[in-house]
Amino acid sequence: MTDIQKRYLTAKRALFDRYYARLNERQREAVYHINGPLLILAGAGSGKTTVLVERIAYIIRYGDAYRNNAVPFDIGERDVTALEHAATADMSREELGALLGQFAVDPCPPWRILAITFTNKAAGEIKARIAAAFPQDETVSRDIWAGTFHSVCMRILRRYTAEVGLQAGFSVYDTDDAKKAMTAVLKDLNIDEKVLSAKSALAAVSRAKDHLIGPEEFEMQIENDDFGFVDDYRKKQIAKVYSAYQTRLRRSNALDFDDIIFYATRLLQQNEGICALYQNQFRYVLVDEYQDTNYAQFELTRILSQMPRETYNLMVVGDDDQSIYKFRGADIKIILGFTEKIKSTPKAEIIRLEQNYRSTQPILDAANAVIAHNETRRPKTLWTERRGGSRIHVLNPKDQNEEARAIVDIIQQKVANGENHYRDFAVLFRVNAQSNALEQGFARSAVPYRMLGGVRFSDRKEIRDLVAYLQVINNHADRERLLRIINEPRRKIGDKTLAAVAEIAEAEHTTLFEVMARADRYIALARSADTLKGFTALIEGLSADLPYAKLDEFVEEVLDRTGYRQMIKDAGETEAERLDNLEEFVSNVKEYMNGAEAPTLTEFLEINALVADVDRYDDTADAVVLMTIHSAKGLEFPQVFLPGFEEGIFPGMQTVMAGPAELEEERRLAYVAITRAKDELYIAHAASRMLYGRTMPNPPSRFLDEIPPELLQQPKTTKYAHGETAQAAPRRYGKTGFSAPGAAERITVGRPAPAARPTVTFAPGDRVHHNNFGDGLVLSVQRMGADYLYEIAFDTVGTKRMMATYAKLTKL
DNA sequence: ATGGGGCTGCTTTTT
DNA sequence: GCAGCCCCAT
Repeated sequence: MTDIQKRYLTAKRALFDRYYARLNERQREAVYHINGPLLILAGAGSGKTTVLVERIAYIIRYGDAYRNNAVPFDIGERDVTALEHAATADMSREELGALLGQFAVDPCPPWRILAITFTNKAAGEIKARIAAAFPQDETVSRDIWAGTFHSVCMRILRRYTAEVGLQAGFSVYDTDDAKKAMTAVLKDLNIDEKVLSAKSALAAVSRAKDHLIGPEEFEMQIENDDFGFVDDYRKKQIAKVYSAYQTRLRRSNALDFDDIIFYATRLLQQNEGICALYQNQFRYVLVDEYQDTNYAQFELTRILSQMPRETYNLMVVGDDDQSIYKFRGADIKIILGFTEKIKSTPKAEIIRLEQNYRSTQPILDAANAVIAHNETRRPKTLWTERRGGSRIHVLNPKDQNEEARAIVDIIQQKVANGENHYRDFAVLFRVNAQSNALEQGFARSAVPYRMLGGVRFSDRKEIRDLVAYLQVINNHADRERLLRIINEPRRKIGDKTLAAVAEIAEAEHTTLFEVMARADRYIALARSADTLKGFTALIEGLSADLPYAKLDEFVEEVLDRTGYRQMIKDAGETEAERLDNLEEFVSNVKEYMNGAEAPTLTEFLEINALVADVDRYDDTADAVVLMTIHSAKGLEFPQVFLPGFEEGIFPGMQTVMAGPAELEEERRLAYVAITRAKDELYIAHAASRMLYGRTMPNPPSRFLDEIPPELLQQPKTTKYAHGETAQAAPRRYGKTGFSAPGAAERITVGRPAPAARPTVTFAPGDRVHHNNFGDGLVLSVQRMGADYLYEIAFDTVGTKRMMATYAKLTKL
């Protein structure tokens, strides 16, 4: 290579580095590395999504520009000098980006890029950020294949429905439908639920599908104990159940969630022609949250990303330390074994993103220290350029109620002092059962809060019923949904009749609906033939009208003609909310119609099945948020509380019993919890706690012990002897149940406690002065225990609420 | 068919 | 502690 050529390449790379100056070196490396398999180990808060999006944009704009060593044959001294000058020239980012266009090598059209995520939210975010990166061309984000594993597989299955043995308009069963089907299967096979529960049978079936093992293979592989089945008899039972369950679903022209991945992957494995079609289409495959994948998903992405000559353009990004979904099938070995499992030329490479853009160093040190106790991981150490940051506050309340009070108090003080907004705070707990005490604590205070993870809209009975009607109209074979609505409202079709129908359907290998439609031909159904035929005629009538109606009007029609709306109206005033929910559903239908090119019932139902609730976390509302640690994954908050850091809760009793691998998963959960915090972290462990109706004296969590003491701001307390707490300051409780400053004092030991200044009481209408906020008008005064809460409208900074003890106020 | 009483069991969640 | 489920009585 000549000198000029070398200078050309150096100048080109310098220009790219300048264009991507906002990224750190590791991140840039990840963007430039586009050919061959790549594993990006992205620590918490390391800018993972940014890299994913920038890399996609880079592939579309520049192809393999950076790493390619090609030099134009006619390059001259003058060209190189011009490039070298450009690296320091005054240029906007857009100008620079356009200049880089000349280096493009095989830029890739968007429709040849596949980006897979786990949630619709994540897929939506990628699309939105791609759209923002190409403001002049909205086709880019439209054409990219960005979706969840399930939506991508559905796209394949929709196209090759017959090839996997389904008919158009097939149903997708959610967990609830699947459980109903499984319960029925167990009953059919005369298996006692106590011997084999529907829950564990479903879990076993789900694990089998995760490993791409169908019912036939399952039966054959029965000796291979890979799933931890205790005994052979149980395995044989499960084999029978699996097969019967699968048959039941097929006859319903239905799939469960696992089937979506299973059937799509199988199709690609077994049908070379179809497989080649997709392989030729996709030049680059990207997978997010790779630590949450299972074997089937690994295989799916491996196949789709395979290029000619044993090359894989597959980038996966994830963090083995944040693998917390083993219980739903995720297998940490997939990310840990990625480089060995993908045999490719060039070989798989690993890039680590360890610079954290979220937390203070003490928080990262604590997280690093805890996770370092795990054996099964790829070592990483998070660091930040952020300087300073306070130590981790440890709270040691007496019980779960005092824990809630302490948290509420701290939040109130910080907001009153103007240090934070309510929305800055998150309370993250291990188990939902903890939420009761916490919620009560918040409900009794003036602190606005939101609980995440209640009953979801789509889980409401009336919504499920309406969807079931629509499903049966769309797919008459759907047995689970048919059974759900056949007697809702009451149609006098009882269990005995249905059992007779089911028996005939079984004998004739047909569907319940078919048998019911021809009920008059069967002696066994003679008495109820009219009712049964009345029902099928109702459904068929609606189906016939479907092509001629607008979808939203059709749904209204369904509500009226089935008598469902009337049934709820008859139920009276108390059911008004359910009517509202049905209307809400209709407006969801309208919303879908607005966004769809050619709206159909089938497509609507499919989206409805695959999309849970629309963005349940709204971070604009100014309220403290309460949720499980699991649901907080991927989120961040300036102030984080972690209540229940106790043995028996976190790690939970069952986890400790289950073994070392489970304990490591629990530790990863602790790591996720700690790394949610940006500025301050509060860890609480109550001396005793009532959970599930039992009061337990819990020692502090081993995870707390794993944090070096110098990172902690401990309350003045010694070791616990069976839950006996050495309390520091005496507590006083106000009438409203607040522990005014008492609880907070314990967490500020080590720092001088806020001086108890004489409280001057002000009345609404008084003009006051505050050191930070200037002058203002007192709007209201509210007694809070031994203290007062002022609401003050400041002339310059707006209205603030503050506790009298902490507000440095003087009367004007 | 419906509702009340007693019993169990019970991390974590998205698709 | 409580929700959800089964069973039995009406």
